[in-house]
Amino acid sequence: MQLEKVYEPQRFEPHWAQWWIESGIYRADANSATQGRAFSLVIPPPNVTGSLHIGHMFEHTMMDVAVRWHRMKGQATLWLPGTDHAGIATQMVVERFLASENITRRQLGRAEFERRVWQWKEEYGGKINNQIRREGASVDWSRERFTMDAGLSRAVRETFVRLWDRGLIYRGEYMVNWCPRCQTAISDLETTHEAVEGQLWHVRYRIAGSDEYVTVATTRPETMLGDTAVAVHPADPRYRHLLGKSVILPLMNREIPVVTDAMVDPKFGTGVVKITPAHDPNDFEAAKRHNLPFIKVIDEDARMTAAAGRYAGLDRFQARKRVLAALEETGDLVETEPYTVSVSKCERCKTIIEPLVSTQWFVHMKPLSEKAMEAVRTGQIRFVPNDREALFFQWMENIRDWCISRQLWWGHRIPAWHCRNCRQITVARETPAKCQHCHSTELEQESDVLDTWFSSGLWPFSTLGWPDDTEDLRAFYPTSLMITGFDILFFWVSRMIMLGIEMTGDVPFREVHIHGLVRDAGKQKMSKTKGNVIDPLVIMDKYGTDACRIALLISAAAGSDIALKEDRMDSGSGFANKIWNASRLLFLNMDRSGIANWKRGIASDPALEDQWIRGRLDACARAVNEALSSHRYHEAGQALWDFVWHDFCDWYLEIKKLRFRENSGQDDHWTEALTVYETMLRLLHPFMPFITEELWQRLVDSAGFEHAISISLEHYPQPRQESENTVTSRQFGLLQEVVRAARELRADNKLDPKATLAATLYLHSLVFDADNLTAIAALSKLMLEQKAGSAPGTGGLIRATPDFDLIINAPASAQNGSLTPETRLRIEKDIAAKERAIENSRRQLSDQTFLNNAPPHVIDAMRAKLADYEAQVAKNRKLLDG
RNA sequence: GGGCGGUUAGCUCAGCCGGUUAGAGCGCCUGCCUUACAAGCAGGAGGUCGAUGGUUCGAUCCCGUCACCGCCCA
Repeated sequence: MQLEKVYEPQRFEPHWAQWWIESGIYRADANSATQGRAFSLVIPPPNVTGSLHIGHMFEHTMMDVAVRWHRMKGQATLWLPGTDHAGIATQMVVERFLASENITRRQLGRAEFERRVWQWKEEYGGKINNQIRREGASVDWSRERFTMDAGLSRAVRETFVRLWDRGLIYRGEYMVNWCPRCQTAISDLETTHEAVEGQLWHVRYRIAGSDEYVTVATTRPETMLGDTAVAVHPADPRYRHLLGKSVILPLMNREIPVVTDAMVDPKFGTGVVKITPAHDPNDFEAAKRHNLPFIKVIDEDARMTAAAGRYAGLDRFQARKRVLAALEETGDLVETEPYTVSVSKCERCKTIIEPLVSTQWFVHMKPLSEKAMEAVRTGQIRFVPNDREALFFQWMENIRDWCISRQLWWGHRIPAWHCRNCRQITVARETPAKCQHCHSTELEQESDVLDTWFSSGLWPFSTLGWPDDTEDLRAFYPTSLMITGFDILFFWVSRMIMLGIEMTGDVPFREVHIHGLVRDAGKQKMSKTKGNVIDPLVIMDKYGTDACRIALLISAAAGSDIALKEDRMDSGSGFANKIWNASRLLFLNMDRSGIANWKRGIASDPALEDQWIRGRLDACARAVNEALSSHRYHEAGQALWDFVWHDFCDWYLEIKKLRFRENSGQDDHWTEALTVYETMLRLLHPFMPFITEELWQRLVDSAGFEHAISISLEHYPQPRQESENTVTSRQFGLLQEVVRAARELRADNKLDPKATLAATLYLHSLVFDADNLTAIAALSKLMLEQKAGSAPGTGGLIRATPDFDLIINAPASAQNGSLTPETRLRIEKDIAAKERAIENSRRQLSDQTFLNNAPPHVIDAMRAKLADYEAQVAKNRKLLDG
């Protein structure tokens, strides 16, 4: 059973990725999901047009660790994959694709365009799924879903109808964020605000029937063409004389009234503001309060309308220039001052939003948000880390109605039909034959589609067959966990909670783990335009998937962002290589010793190192299980790293190597070593599934016991109940101390690293048996003699501790019993450090308040430490003086 | 403007309920190609835990104030 000398993940990762799928071992079994014992989660559906980025990989790795862990603990486990139809993004991608053939979607017509999108999805939409397979994600592909699937589309209609019937959906003319480029309304969340250096223009409006003027300030002069009033604050004494008057709108020569409204901030500009009801959200509200007319001067393409008079047809920014020039000419532009303007942009295409009044569909959010907040408040849903709840509440408390209609062709068409006869609306699950109001058959379906988040908001239950009462839904809903980024907390998590509760009467998931973002080394967001992306596919090729997984996991504590440098992957593959080579050592020696049909178990007479490593393994299993139960993947990974590298490899295998050489035929060493090793592989498996599957499969080939077909179906190691054997750990600790002392002496005094030196170990209480003395000698390259009591002399190459004295007999120490300068230096430093601690402990232990208040174990520990240090310092002083 | 988070080794970050001489990875220095691993091994240097005040027997940790940085919302 030979292992290749070098860890080359490319040799086996693709094989297992494929086998895991073909063998169908990750298909969830709803029948075995007894109440409360199932573990389920749904993948945050990636955009079907998308490709895998490093953030996905980070997220999927955490999910996979959770899923594999629960599966190995014996729970019926479902991880459901799928993709999102991403309305705007997909439509844009396909339109661009068509543009290369000089075709527009309007030329094709709606039905044909939809057919082309589906065609495109079939051809290219599977890309990200293939990439997810690469990650080793143990999802159940038999349950893969797409938000535009028939089943999910039915869930969308059902939801729409129920919300409509409950009065939670309304349609009306409102001001929305209009993206002139995407040609659709978008929700508040889909806009970003940016502070831009702009200007504030002061324009004077003449008061009708007078030669007086008032001055208004605006950042968007082109909208003045659509002004239908100016407003002042009702309590503003400066403008009391204007009440009931009107002003003449420059350029348009339109007489418009002066109104008073509390929304006016007297401190902004001159305290007089222009009201443009059709192009500003605040003015829109004000206009409704004052019954002002709406004049639309900018259209859906962001061009000036006929109502803009001679500016009609101009782009909004050209119009601005022309309006300013004209105002300057008439002398009505009185001042231009620099001003920081907040502009809204379309999140997707960065085009500046044009607020427009149009007929749209909305969801009343208040009633939904109340229930959602209640679920979080009462702990039905827990946030990890907990402080993300504050963000959730902040948004939920200030929630605004959700504009759900989009003027797109790709998406779920709103299940509402307009009657050509009575103009009323019929909302229905199935295409209705007649208007429910006048029974006319002249019906036409609403042309708008729903916001993509409307369907992804149903994802945790629509994917399980809702609205039908399916077996999957009963077995796996509510899902156990949602892992996602804080950037879609509002877009998605909140809406799933609201819609989940409203539709199913239960929360969509019990826990939400909100993770951080993967950023570049300088903490900048990764983006293609900045060119600072780390492509997961490239690094998986280069370092192996396991290496990247473990590197990502140990890069960040729960919830915090990762500043990722590629050298992290190096350390990940270093770790994988370490595991590989430790295995190689074992496998080589198994061959040499002719080990076959080995069994898991405990030796009748275990060696010291065996008892010690079992204690360490136990502690590791405890740490990992505890960390995983509260989503601390970073800590779990760290605990494994430390155990594998610093306990198993650095100490255990170093000693076992010796045993294998000396007792090649003895089975006890093998039983222990292979049992610990096999347990370690299982412990590691959720984190590094490929290498552990590969090594485990090779290992169990020679095993003489029943095992599952995959390590991922074996049991996850749990800590034993009994506590650690303190005698063993003391004895092993002493062994480690002696070895370290010897290495320090050798390094300090620059002794020949190759030479085996004679040395004497004086032990004060504990003694080592022959086997362990041999181990110490081998690890420190000494020819070692063990004696009881203290060292007779005080000079030479000596290390003195309360438990033992070690003297190396080397040429350097032959200088009439005096210490070497290097040894002296180390002893002096040690004394200085310990004396600081001694002083501190003495002060506290002589303080009665401390003795009264501190818990007993703290006092005991401090007393023990003090005694220990005092003994050590006393011995060291004697050495220096001697 | 409102809210949240951060400041710990050269860099990136851990640090539990307040309790040993504050840790890790990477980087750095010294030595070693030791029959699993040079992607390695052994040894080492490096910290007034952002500033200040308070609570406490005891503060990196809890509280107040300030400074700087980042994010979200308006």
